[in-house]
Amino acid sequence: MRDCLCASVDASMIGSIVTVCGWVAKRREHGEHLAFLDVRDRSGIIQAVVDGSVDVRSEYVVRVSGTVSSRPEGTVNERLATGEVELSDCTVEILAAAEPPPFQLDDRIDVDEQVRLRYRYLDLRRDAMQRNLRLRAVVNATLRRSMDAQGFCEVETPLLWAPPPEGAREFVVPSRMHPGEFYVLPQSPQIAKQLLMVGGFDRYYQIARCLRDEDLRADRQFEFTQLDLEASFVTQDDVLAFVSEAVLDAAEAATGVRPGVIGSMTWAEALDRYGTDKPDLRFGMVLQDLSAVFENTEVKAFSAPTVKAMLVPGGASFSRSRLDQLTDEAKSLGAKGLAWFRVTDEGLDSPLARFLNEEEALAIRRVDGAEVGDIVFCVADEYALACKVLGTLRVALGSPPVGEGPHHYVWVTEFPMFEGIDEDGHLMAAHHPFTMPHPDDIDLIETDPLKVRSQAYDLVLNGWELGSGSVRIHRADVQSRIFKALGVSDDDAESRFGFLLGAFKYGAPPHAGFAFGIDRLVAIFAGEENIREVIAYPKTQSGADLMTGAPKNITERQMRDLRIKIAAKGS
RNA sequence: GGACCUGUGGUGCAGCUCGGAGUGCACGCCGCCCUGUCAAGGCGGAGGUCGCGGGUUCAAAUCCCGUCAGGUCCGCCA
Repeated sequence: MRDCLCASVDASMIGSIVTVCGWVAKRREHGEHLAFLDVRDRSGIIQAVVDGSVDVRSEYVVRVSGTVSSRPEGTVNERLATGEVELSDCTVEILAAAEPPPFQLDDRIDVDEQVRLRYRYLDLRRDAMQRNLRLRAVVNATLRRSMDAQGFCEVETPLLWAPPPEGAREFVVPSRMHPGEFYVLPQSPQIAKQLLMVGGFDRYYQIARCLRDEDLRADRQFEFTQLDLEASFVTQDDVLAFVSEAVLDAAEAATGVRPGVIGSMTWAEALDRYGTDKPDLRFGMVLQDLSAVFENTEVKAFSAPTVKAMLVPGGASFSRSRLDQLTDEAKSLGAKGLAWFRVTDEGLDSPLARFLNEEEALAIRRVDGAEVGDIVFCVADEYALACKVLGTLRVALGSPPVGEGPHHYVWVTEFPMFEGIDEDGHLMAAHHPFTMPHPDDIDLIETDPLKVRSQAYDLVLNGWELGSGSVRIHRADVQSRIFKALGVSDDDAESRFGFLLGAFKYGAPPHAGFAFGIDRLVAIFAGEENIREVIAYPKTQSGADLMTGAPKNITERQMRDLRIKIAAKGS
């Protein structure tokens, strides 16, 4: 039907007659003797010249044949990739007429997302969406190639899975053949892939759709896609190497530049220096610890176990209302307040300045190489809270837009095994209950569980958590000690994880794995703040699909078949 | 469940503080003119439940209350 893509027409083809197909991007008519058509396909735009008028409008689908010609002198368009040539003396066949689109498909204005999503099929014609989805395809293909090259075997796992006894919120699918019983759509192939290890697939991967019925965010959709992998007879370092290789391959394919080796830091270090477990390393403003200076302070506001400080370059120009606003934000995060010190020619400018003794003032004056014009923020509180509050402010004040700056990957390792206590007074697993404790800490499980580090790790890129993984427990004795710490009885364990534990009785190899979000990775490659921009048909924040109208009612007949009734509201 | 922002011809905006005729701008659309444009140009034209409902007022796009939709975030979520 066509000879080539629009943007592939070039000077080497001058003189030949070619046919292209595409949409009319623009028509410029000059009376009844001359008209220009910009014909657009997935590759780009070529100008077609028609001797006479043509009865086509924007977005008509056309098949255009013409002679490739160099443009007359003075009419070359520098801004167009094909701007030196054109198709002349064209005949135009209309393949499909089109009504004017509800919004303009050029990128001159940002159209409201509601409108874009309602007409997503038109939005997808836009250059930006074409680029994003094609970038995603390149990333997918590269990841597959990389995993294959590393000896991994792609295995697909079910979408219809068994409901876990007390799982997090899952999408539920009613069974017609077993009325009253349900499947769930898996949050991840976690159990399935561990069973593949028992099954002897010692290097598994999959580009897997995961489903979570939780509230949506800029970086979260109900459905998202992960590169999921698991391997047997490997250490944590092996897994980090597999994933690093795949991610660096993808980065190279997407950006043209292969990033350097991905560094790592421990979870404790991330919290101490960046106040978060997903540090954005594109900028400084590293948290400083002034606890020692204020250990015996007279200043009431600083009488706390920990005093953390952070320097904001140029921050002395913050207005009082801006500082009040930041103080409110700190308080909403649980801090008692936010101390600030403007560094000026005359010394520290702050409501608290006159309470500081000489040593304390000097310490603040010298935080992180402070210079005149900077500001120092301090939070005095429990250690974890002080870190978290300043870490949040650090991102709010310093973080560049997602698409800016270098891509800074970092592994965060040695996550704590347990975090906090649930309503029943039991410890909660930080990652999941099959995570292997750090070998040096195994004997702390019973004596000091909150100090136990795990062999769980995250991959972080520019402050976004890309994914996480762990070395799994494959030994029954370690597993039962963890269950005990979590308050999971033998019976509980049997009913909740029975078939997994059962499988492990038949020879479970030591194994470890990882999964990371492809949507987030591609969004960052594409410089997009929102993963909707790299998903063909995303949902809105309220979980609606504006194009199809989902979710919707089903018919009475379907309800009857499934033996489902809708309870009255409030019942 | 909560906080904040947004909603005005097909699209993007201004108008809203301080109430006074659906007022304005750009793009698109329709018609006519135009033989080298490329954000084509010129002339003319059509197109509105100011998200929806209620209230205040002589009078509401504008003020108040509620509600719906979209967004960002908290809670939730690895």
